[in-house]
Amino acid sequence: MIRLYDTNQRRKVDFVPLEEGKVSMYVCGPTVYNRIHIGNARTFISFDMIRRYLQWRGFDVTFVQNVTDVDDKIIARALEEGRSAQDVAREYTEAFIADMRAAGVADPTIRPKATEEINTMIALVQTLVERGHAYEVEGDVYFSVRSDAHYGHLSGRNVDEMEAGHRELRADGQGLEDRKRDPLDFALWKAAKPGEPSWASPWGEGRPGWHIECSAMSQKYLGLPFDIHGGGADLVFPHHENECAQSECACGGQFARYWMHSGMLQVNSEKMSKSLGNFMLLHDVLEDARPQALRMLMLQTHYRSPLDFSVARMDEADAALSRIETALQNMRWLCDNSHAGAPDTVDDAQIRDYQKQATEGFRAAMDDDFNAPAALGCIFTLVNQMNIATAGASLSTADAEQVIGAHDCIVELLDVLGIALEEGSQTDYPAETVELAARLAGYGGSDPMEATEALIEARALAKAEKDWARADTIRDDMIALGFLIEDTPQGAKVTYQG
RNA sequence: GGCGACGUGGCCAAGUGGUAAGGCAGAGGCCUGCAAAGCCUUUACCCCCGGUUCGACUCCGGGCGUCGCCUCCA
Repeated sequence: MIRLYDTNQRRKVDFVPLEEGKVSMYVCGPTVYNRIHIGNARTFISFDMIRRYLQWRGFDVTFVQNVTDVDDKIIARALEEGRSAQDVAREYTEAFIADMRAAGVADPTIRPKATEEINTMIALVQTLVERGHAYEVEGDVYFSVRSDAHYGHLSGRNVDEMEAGHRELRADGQGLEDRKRDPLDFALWKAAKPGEPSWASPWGEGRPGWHIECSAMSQKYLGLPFDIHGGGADLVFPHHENECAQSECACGGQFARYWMHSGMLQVNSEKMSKSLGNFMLLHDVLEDARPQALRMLMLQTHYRSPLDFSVARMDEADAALSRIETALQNMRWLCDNSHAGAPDTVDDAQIRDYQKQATEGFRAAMDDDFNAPAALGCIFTLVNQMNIATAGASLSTADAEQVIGAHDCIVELLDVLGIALEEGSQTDYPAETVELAARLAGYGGSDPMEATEALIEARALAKAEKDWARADTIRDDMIALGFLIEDTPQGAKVTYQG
């Protein structure tokens, strides 16, 4: 049984999908007025991890994530840059998709764009007007917060106290739109201003409010109710509260069955956000760091906790990842060099047991509200156990089968978390190897694979003759080409990393 | 001011009413021609003060501190 923390109920609850074996989830996407920053990325990576885990547990997951491509900020940016809002939106929508893929986030099942769902939104607003939950004023349509008895439940707010807060604002002269009947009301539809993108509606030319977009798109593609609604914790209020109010008032039933929210990413213990100006773009971060390391960093902290980002921590995460990769390489090398006659040096039953413990621990951790840090702990424990079990071992064919099983187990579990490791290739040696072998080992052929063998042999010979200088020269030159060389009691272990 | 979250070893971070996973970094050791990798050892009065309990880091109350939301925000 999977348990998850439901924001609405404010506690961990058993997760029981509406339809057995299937999960429908919706995660609010970005407003595309800039490239996304790593704070945005954290949320998307968190829900990608959750989605992958649900799939691994056998659920058929329908994952919908919108793109908000019509919004005040997009219009503002377009004005600033003297181009159309559509142009700005198009550019950053493409950038968003590219950034997500670069970060190893799987494409959603459906990625609707707000501008392509206007009719659905208009219909939803109309329903709200008909049901007495919304009203029109001079081309604007507002949601009547007071008409929803449940308003405030999701975010734990009391409508009367909120009202008091707003009155203070008014006293400070910060201005409330007088057209609203109640200061708490929010826009469902905004009348067009000159030069802004707009669509025809029963209330005249205009564009949708932010909150109605998600209500419309989630309902259209998932139906109501659907299982999980996710997003960053900063969306709980007002965005999700409003979405929930609109959708439930319009349909008279339940909207999302579970609400999940990811913790904020911080820099120097402060929230990273576009408005604070302390953000780092995902695109830029991935210039200097590999996506797997970023993922490792993100998953080392529980998805609901705040996470302080720094370059130093990226490096630490990369080092942690390398520990796993090295172990996997070692296992592969041992297996590649296994042979039927080798003495039995590893305890097969024990390795099976390690693997079983890791898998079960991983599952238990992830079942408990997607505790990726604990799940990673299980993987590291298996890595350590395998390092010990295979230290100095030479494997028989039967041993190799067990070791490769553990190897594949680690790769699989990491993949569930969205950390895809590239297998180091033993065959795609660079062409320069031939040149190097000709120079250092007298190799006369043109096959990089043979050249590599020649180099390894030449170095082994040099070592046997205790010609350390020559051995080191060969080693260093090979390392310069991208080889990883490790001397073991069984001989030199060479892997190519590119 | 209102609501909420958090405070665990040098750094990061899980976790449990019965004395605490894992990662990174440091120190020492083993292995090694060197190097790399690995292994072993090593550092926790679990923010402070009360209370409940046979027993709390884990539950309750208070304090201090940090952070988030209350306005656009993943």
